[in-house]
Amino acid sequence: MEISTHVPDIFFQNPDVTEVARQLLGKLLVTEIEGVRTSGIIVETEAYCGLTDRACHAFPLKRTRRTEPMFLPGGHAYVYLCYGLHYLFNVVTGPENEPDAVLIRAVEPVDGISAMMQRRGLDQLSTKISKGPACLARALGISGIQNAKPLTKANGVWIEESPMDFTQGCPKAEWIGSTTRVGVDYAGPDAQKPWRYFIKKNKWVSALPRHLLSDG
DNA sequence: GAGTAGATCGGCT
DNA sequence: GCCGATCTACTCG
Repeated sequence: MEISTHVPDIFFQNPDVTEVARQLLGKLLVTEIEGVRTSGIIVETEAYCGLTDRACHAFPLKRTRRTEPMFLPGGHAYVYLCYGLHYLFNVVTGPENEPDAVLIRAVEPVDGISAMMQRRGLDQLSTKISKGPACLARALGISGIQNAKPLTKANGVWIEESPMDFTQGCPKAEWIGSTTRVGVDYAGPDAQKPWRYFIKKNKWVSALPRHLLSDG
């Protein structure tokens, strides 16, 4: 069953990172760690482009030990430690040597919810389980181990086609909202790029500006 | 409910 | 040395 739904590398190697960020909405992010499958529907993403975008760690085509995974071909993982304690999970996109990535910011839990709650220290299910990039990484058991690895079942992290009823494999354009990214003020004018995408009216989406909450 | 401080460490200047 | 693509606990109301 997983075989036919596994998203192919060609999808991730699209040179337009914002398109991949939109098309990832609705797809399933899956991990299998120590035999336990956990997964969630991607409901919020952010695009980062290493060529044109100051908010990207790899701008401008900056190769360091940390950014090196982003130069891999699309379909690899880029996981890094933030504030010394949070792991953030990104999907590398674009062809090799084009350092683009999509940060996964929130998922709607699907499989292995009890394991995810345990990892998050929750005794009852709430959106806290996977709202926010550090939260979902912890819930899914993602850490530095998966950094720079291809997104395959063998590596314990991969992405499956949408389990939702989307005709194009991703939500219709009118279901997708966009706004500015979180925590990128240092990027000057690029901080204004509306490169955060989310599924409207989905309660698992993290910190939205107030004016977008009530609107459909 | 809203605002603020503290945690904690690798990467970079 | 400084600061970050963050989260939580704690305060005050």
